[in-house]
Amino acid sequence: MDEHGTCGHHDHAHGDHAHGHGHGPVRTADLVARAERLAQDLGLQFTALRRRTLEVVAEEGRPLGAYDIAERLSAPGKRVAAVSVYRALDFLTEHGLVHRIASRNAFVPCEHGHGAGESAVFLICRSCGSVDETISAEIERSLDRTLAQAGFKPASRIVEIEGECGACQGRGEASRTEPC
Amino acid sequence: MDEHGTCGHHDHAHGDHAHGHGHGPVRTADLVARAERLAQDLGLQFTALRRRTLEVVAEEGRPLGAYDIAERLSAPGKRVAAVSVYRALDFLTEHGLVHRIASRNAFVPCEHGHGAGESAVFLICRSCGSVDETISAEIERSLDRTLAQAGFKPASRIVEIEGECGACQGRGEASRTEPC
DNA sequence: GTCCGGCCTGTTACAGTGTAACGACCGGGC
DNA sequence: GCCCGGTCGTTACACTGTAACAGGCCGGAC
Ligand SMILES: [Zn+2]
Ligand SMILES: [Zn+2]
Ligand SMILES: [Zn+2]
Ligand SMILES: [Zn+2]
Repeated sequence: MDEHGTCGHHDHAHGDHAHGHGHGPVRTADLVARAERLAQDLGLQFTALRRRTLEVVAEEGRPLGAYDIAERLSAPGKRVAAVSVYRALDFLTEHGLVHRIASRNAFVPCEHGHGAGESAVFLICRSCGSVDETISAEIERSLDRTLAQAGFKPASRIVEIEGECGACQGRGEASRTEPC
Repeated sequence: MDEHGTCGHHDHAHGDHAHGHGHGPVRTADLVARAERLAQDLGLQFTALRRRTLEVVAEEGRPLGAYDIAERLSAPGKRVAAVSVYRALDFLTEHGLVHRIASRNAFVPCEHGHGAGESAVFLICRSCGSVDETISAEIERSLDRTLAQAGFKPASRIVEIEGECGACQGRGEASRTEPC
């Protein structure tokens, strides 16, 4: 829980330090700002626990389990129970700040701020464990067509592709476990 | 496990009795035959446990959890442990006889016998719990394009849509819990 | 001020999901 | 006979998720 201490945490708001593992187009500060705006607009409470949970998920370069998050949030003498993390994650996922990766039982920060209707495609690398979130209007359209044809009224969509990311393909197949 | 007896089970092999709620084109006998052929061709063992597991999954009209399957396979004095079911399910999923529904931690019989490359789209009804498996070349294509563009080499795909099936839309929204 | 009600969090307990490890059994190949 | 691979039974355990209850906090009603 302190092995990420080398990069400085979150007190000074500089722009684009790549955070080492390089996955990080997710700017933690941006995500937090988005959450604060959202809470402001909708009259919701962006509490300290929710904020810290969002930060932990955003800092990590790979999907994190709820218990992992709880561990990172805990300090000697002040442990955070997983159930609290689940509640915070409920809030964050409901408002599109983090996404749940169903095939991994884990959570990633949202990289897009897509509208409610837009659903994401998650590219999960088996080698490095990184998850990339992309949006494709084309996939959306073909899905809609197929669903309409089947007379099915969609409420939520899950599209998760497992495979090998571009970086890992270049780099000796399934050699490394680190995301780049 | 006998409350579905009204539809006649699987002894006469006629083609398209729609099974009422329409989810049930999975003919258990067909699936078992397919498994036996597959085992024959590849030199695999389609054991009694694997067969019974496949049958249980195929008979049910909705996704079944591994522990549910274990329960159905158990008899007084002869209980089947969940871990055994998991191993059987590993075999069955590896060879495309059943599919895992990641968002439900549950398993459904394959309704198609699609080739290895083809991935399925699962339509999961929130009202009745039924799962319909469809294949769309169009979705496949748009996915392939998006993946190629991202430089991502896919290995397996998960597409699960939650919503309301056609039958349940006609029938008073989220009223019934039974698939027809 | 006090009371009340909503919301969030801490805590405990528990159910559900999945895997590791070991041993036994059974099938062929030698 | 022996060995070897695959399957299965059994135990134990880790991980994931939720229910239920209690306490704190805060803003509004009175
Ligand atoms: Zn997103
Ligand atoms: Zn990778
Ligand atoms: Zn299938
Ligand atoms: Zn339905």
